[in-house]
Amino acid sequence: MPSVRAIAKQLNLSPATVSRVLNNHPDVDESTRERVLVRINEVGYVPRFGRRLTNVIALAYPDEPVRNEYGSFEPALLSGIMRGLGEHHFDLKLLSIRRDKSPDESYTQFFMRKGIRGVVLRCFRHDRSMITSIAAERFPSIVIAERFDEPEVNFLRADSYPSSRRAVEHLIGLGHRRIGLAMHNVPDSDHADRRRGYTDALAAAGVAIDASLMMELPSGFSAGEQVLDAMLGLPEPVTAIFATNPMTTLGIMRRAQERGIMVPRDLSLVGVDDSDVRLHVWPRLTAVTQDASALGLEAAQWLTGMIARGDRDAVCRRTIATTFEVNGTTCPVAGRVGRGAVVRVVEEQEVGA
Amino acid sequence: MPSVRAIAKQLNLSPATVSRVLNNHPDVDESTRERVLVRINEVGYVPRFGRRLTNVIALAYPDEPVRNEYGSFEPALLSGIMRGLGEHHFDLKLLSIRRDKSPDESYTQFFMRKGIRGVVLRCFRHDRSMITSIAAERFPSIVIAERFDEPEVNFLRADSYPSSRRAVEHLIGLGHRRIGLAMHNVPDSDHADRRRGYTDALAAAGVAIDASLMMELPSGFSAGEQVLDAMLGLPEPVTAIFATNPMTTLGIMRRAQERGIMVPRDLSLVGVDDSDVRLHVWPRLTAVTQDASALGLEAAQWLTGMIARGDRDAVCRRTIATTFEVNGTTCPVAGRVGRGAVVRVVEEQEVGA
DNA sequence: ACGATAGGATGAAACAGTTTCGGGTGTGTT
DNA sequence: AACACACCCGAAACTGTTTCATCCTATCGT
Repeated sequence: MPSVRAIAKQLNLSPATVSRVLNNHPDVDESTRERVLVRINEVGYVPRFGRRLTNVIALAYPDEPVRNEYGSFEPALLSGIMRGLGEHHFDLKLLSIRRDKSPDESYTQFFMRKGIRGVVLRCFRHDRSMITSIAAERFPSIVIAERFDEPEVNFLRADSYPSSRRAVEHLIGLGHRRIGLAMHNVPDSDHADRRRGYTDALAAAGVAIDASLMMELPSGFSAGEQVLDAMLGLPEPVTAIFATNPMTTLGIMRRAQERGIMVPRDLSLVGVDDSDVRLHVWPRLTAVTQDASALGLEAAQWLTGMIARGDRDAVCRRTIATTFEVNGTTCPVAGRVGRGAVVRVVEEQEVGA
Repeated sequence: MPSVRAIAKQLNLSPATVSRVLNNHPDVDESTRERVLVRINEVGYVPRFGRRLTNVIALAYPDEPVRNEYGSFEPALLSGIMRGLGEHHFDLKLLSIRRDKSPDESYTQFFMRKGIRGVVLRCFRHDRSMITSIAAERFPSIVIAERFDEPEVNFLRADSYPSSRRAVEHLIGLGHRRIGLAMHNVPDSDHADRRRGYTDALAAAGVAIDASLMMELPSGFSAGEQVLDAMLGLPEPVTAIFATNPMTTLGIMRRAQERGIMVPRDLSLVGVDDSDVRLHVWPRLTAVTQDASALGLEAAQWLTGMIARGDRDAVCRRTIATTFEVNGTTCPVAGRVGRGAVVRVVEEQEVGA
């Protein structure tokens, strides 16, 4: 219902001025701009194309889109989102917020200027202020893979705490006591959960937590290589590592092979996988897995559904489960047992735990 | 200049009817539809948003977008495209043609309905009819990673013939004579080039070409595993493999490790890499590399530039070079030389070749 | 201090595309 | 023959954007 002309009339302005505000044209008075923006939010204006509403949502990245360091998470997510658009016939735009948004416009302005009705946000903890601002403006949005305490923020994430805890319990059950933790140094809630899974499992088993076994590094491949060297270079080296980041996990495996360290005989390794990379290495990786594609699918379905229903007050604070999958990179400490046997031991230990 | 109203006037129709054609509404006569479409193409109509032109291009996939099987090619490509949009301030939409396009509308109609000015096509040889149709309609488009003989088709690709030939010459120089070829069974020109590089290198060295050493399989990880088993199961097994597909290459490596076949001691392997996965395995992969990100960047720059200049007759038939990079997965046949020495041998052989 | 000039803010109008409503026209059915 | 229905299309209404002109204010020069 609310159109540019209707809003203009309500505020005793011309449609031209309202349009100028929407497109962030420079020559409009600051107080007028403010009045228009407030009004636009009150009446829930949505961008139109001619006489029909635009059916476009965006996948927005705070900085550079589709970064490689996140491994296969991004393509899997994207693929899921595309599948989730079909039902309500939406299209998808890709946006980089910091690159394209003018600093003096609001997020709502920016998104409307791009003609989108809602946005899937691919953000981390350090983009917190951006997220809360967008949510406060009440622009339809959902955050992927991050949890927020603010009730206005919609999110969809995978809870990796239970699987992470099971992963470390699995290692403990195999006799490991010196277990390293390799973390991403970006403090998102996913990694915090994995850390908690690690510390809780150790505490529950009565294993002392040694801060020198917990390393935080930037995400990326070389971080994994550094982790391995550091943890095996300790006075009392680790016998197992839990790596909470896919690329780091691969770095550890590569470096281990390079140094002739046999996984799992000399070192047990539990990683994290966003798609099916864990099956593409040898030995196949024992890993906490999250289905990035499912996250994208659900996020897109929820967002487009909420927009199509016109339900501006819909809330999504959903957490989907991760799984813990035992493959070939873990075995009893100092053990030389074949792989089949190892898995069987694992099962028993888990039932007992 | 040409607007819906202008076109309507020229054809003695109302703007409503022209709009209906553009949006593929059912209730318009077939002959009228045809007349409008012809006219639209003649005058070079472009979609507008209000009074300004839309600045959106699309990355279009014939089928499902961002498929995982292509490994890191898609995310790298996407990242490059996003960087290439900046100069002319375009946005990017993602489209799946077969999913969203109605069979009874033309490609131009479909793209205009989506509000895009141009399209980057991610296609293979078997999408040939689609490509040539789009080009024949003269909708601004560029095909990524595929070559076409039709002069209307714009493409940007990496020429992997020279690097592939060098790769096989490299293997021959190391003394290999039984060299397997693992190909993707989708007949795109890239793979044809790699095949030609293989056969030409063998022919030039006087090595007989053995059809039983050339396998074609669907792309994907398990194909690599099958290739390895098949080629080592031959009465006279291969001593080296050239794999023309990234995922297949990884499958071969994984299976080799699983079977305890030491690469490169027992088997030399040359692969193909779209990004930097070759450096994330051990041994680091000797590979033909193409920079998917650079392809995306250039394609986006060319397409947006051509649209911004209004140059509908621009032609892009550009081929960028690939490189051949010697890493750790190749060594002299039945040799046990260290890696440094191997590389030196390679250099000599190549100069001599 | 006065006039001139520049620039900011805004509206009217023109223009862009889409949809709704209703009127022809033809065909089929009773 | 009369009614009903489907198809096709135009007028009008409505959407957002831009251009041009206007009004007002501030600043500058003399």
